[in-house]
This record gives sequence, structure tokens and C-alpha cells, in this order.
Amino acid sequence: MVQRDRREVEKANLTDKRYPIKGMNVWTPYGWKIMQAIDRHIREGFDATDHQEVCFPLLIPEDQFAKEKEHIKGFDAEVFWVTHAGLNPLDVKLLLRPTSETAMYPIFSLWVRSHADLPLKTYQIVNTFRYETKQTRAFIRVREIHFFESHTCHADFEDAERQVREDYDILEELASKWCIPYRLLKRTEWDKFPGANYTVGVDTLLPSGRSLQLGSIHQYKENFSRPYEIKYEDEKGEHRYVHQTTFGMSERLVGAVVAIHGDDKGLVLPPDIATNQVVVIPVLAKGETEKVSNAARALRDELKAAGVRVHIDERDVRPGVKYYDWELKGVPLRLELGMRDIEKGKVTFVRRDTGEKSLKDRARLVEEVRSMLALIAHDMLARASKEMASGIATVDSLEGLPEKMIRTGWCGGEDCGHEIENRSERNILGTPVEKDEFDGKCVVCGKPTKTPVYLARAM
RNA sequence: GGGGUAGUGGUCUAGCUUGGUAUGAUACGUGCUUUGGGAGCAUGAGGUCAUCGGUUCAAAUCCGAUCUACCCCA
Repeated sequence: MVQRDRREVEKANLTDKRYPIKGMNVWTPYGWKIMQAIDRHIREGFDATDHQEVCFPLLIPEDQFAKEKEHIKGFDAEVFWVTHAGLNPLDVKLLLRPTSETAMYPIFSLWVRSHADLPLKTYQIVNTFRYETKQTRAFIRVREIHFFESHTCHADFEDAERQVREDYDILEELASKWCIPYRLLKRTEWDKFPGANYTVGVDTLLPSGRSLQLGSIHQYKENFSRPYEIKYEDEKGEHRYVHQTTFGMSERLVGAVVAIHGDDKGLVLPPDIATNQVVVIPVLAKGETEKVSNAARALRDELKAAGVRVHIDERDVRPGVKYYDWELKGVPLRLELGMRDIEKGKVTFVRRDTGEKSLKDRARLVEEVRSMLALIAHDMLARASKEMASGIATVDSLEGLPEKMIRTGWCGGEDCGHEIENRSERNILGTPVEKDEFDGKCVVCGKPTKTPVYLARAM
């Protein structure tokens, strides 16, 4: 099953792994289109909530990177360094950003002067670099990461908390477009982001039973604003440090879409992500080729005018080849049009997610396509959510655990936490942020608790 | 972090034990016939055998290092 996650990614040809640097792959045109669709959703979501897109430099000077002690401790083992410029060694080494806090915050300290400048809400979509020492894997663990990161500054803790809640709302809307179920889990103290006050992980579950972290939301409090001196003057003329948050997601989203929705025939793309939402296949017949072609092009034109992303496949190959091709590529809806349909005034609809075929009236084309795409999106999310729910097992003992995500009791103590991780041979993902009824005992010490903890083998 | 397996036209692969310039399939180009689930025939093009070094008259083949991919264990 672990293999399946990988095979689907590779068969679909979204990335070319032949580039000769470990963990650095080439995006193919089709793969990049999918990534761009996801980026577009992210931009829409964050623009709509008054975030400003920015773009900071890739290189960070060593001294600037080193200001926050926890942060550098968490990252310095996995940064790439630039040590030379041309033939000359650099006085101050430069690193490729593993994440952009230390690139942005010195500049934020110049941008933020007064309470009127707050909140400062920014984001960028850039590549980051991490020298992963573990096995690399396309989209899931790479050394050059296509990365989204929002960075915000707030007058006080409560306003930063409001930002975290806004991030949850944005995420919910995005994930429904991607048809990806997830849990918001507050990480343990020993697993939080280096430098954060607390970290909330966005975790999904793959068909293999392993968890995949899709993103993370961090509350920094004043942990970065103090070393980077991001201060403002409040209404009373007093100088205060800002409270900060970040939200990060990456190309892992593509990996998640592929692994969660893909099947034996290849990719299955959610309609909001699909480069082509609909593919039209003309089924030509001897002597009638012109007639069928024209009718098929008319379908294409009508859908295109209605704002549907549609492609007509007029290659001179047999229809069966086209069916297999577009199934592999994951196009949500296939329309077939041949003489048989034309004579009846129908169009053949074939859903990618279920394979179900149906005949629809040609006259009602646009509304039938729209409602079918909506139905496909709805069903894909519903199926994936159900799958994730059934992949979580609630237990009151760590013996003989099933190959699932585990939900159990934890008193919250660090000693018990480590013992849970050791005995279960899984990682603690965290405790739920959202409502999650539970009434049990810590599996280690037996102390009663109302909060469950989630464990999994991480991808 | 520890161990293991592998790299040959775009892709997959034979050849490696026993050294003598590479096999087949698929995909690709062209032409004709086809078209409701992977068509057929003809023809054409495509390889510094991962890289670097060593042994040898001669290396895909033997030896070493490096890079990359994959698997298992922590």
C-alpha cells in the first residue's frame, strides 16, 4: 500500500525525476498546471482576507539567520550554504532559505512603525530549500520545495489568535476545493516548529495508513519579534513587540491529491484542480467524420463559452486509446459523441471517479455538465472523508495496534507522551483543535482525560 | 543514522558468471487502411551501456570511487 502511494504519483507523469540532483525534480507541464491551480486557490483565499502577496530574496545572510536561537537550532543541519561569489570566498556566508522568517523579519521591523500599520498580513509563494537526509520522495519529501507561507504581525496575542482562526477558515474552504479531508492537531511541545509558541499541524491520512502533514499554522507570540525587534508605538505612545503567526503549505498538496484520489487507472483530479474538467471524444464513423467532428467542436465551444475548462481530443487514434489516456490524466468528466448519440439528441457522460456512464440530453448540455462536476466534487470529498474516518481507530491500549491512525487517551504529560510514542512505534501528531468528544484515560498513567491524542506513522 | 539492491535508445529489458562495440518489446516519425475500451501493414530514426578513474591488445561485462533511484531497519 505504501508502494501504491508512490506508483500513482509516478505513473501520472507530473514530475520528471531524471534531474541529477537528489530531491530536486522537474515539474512537467501537466504537473505544473495542477500546482498552479492549487496556487491560484491559495491566492484567491488569502487575497480575499486582505493578505498582501510579497516576494523576498532567496538568500539570507548567516548572521541574520542566527538571531533566534531555537529557530537556528531546528534548521541549521539542513540548510544549503552559498560560500563563494565567483572565485572569492564570502565574508558572510549566505544560505538558501529553508523558510522565510529570518529573511522577512528584519524588513518587517522597518515596515512596522505604529499600531496603524497593524495587522500586517503578507504571504509569498516561492521555493525553499532543505537538505533532507531521509529518503526523498516526489512531492512528499524533496529538497527544493514549492512553498506557500503567510506571515502576519499583530498588535497583541488576541489579534494573532484571531488570525489563526481565520487561517482555519481559509483552509477549510481550500481543502473542500481539493476534496481533501484533514484534522487540525496541536503538536506537542517537543514537536512544535523551532521558535514557535505553539504549532497546529494539518494532517491527512493516506490509503497506506500513514499520515501526511499538509501544512502547519504557528503562533509565534513575541518569540521572533523580540530578537528581530519588530516593534510598534501604540495609542498611548508606548513601544510594544508585535505578535506573529505563520501558515505554511507546500507541493505536498499535489502528492496528497494524487495519493488520496488516485486509483488503478491513474489520477483522479477534483474538478476545481483539473486542468481540463471535461474532455470531449468524437467517435468518428466512415463517411460521417465531418458531421461528428463539427458536432463535437460545437460541444466544446458551448462549454468553453460557459466557462468550463474543456478539451477536445481530435488525435487520429482509436477512441479506446483516448479513454485510457484521459483516465490516466484524471480528467473528471468525459463526453463521448458519435453518430449513435447525435441521432438520439444525446451525449454520453462518463464520470472518472466512479466510471459510471449515462446519456444526457444534448439540449441541456451546460447545466448537465455543471451539475455533474459539482456532484463529482461532492462525492470525492465525501468518499475521502469517510475513508479517513474509517482509517482512525480509537483504542484504550497500545497492544496489537491496527495499521491505522490511532486515537487514544493522554494526560498531556511529557513522560507519558514519550512512552506512548515508544510503545506504539508511532509519532504523536497532537491533540485536536476542533471539537472531538472523548472520555477516557491516559493509556500510560491511567489518569482520566477528556482530550484524545492522535498517533500515526508519518509519511 | 544503519543495512541492502540496482542504473543499457524516451520507457521497460536481454547480454555481465566465462571481456571481442548491444537483444527484444513499447513509445516516437512517415504513408495507407481504420475508429463506441489500448488496431494492422510497410518504412524510418533513436545508444559516449549513470559518471570518473583503474586493469587489459580489447571493458556494458572485471576492480575502485562518486552520483542517482528504490527497498528494509532504527
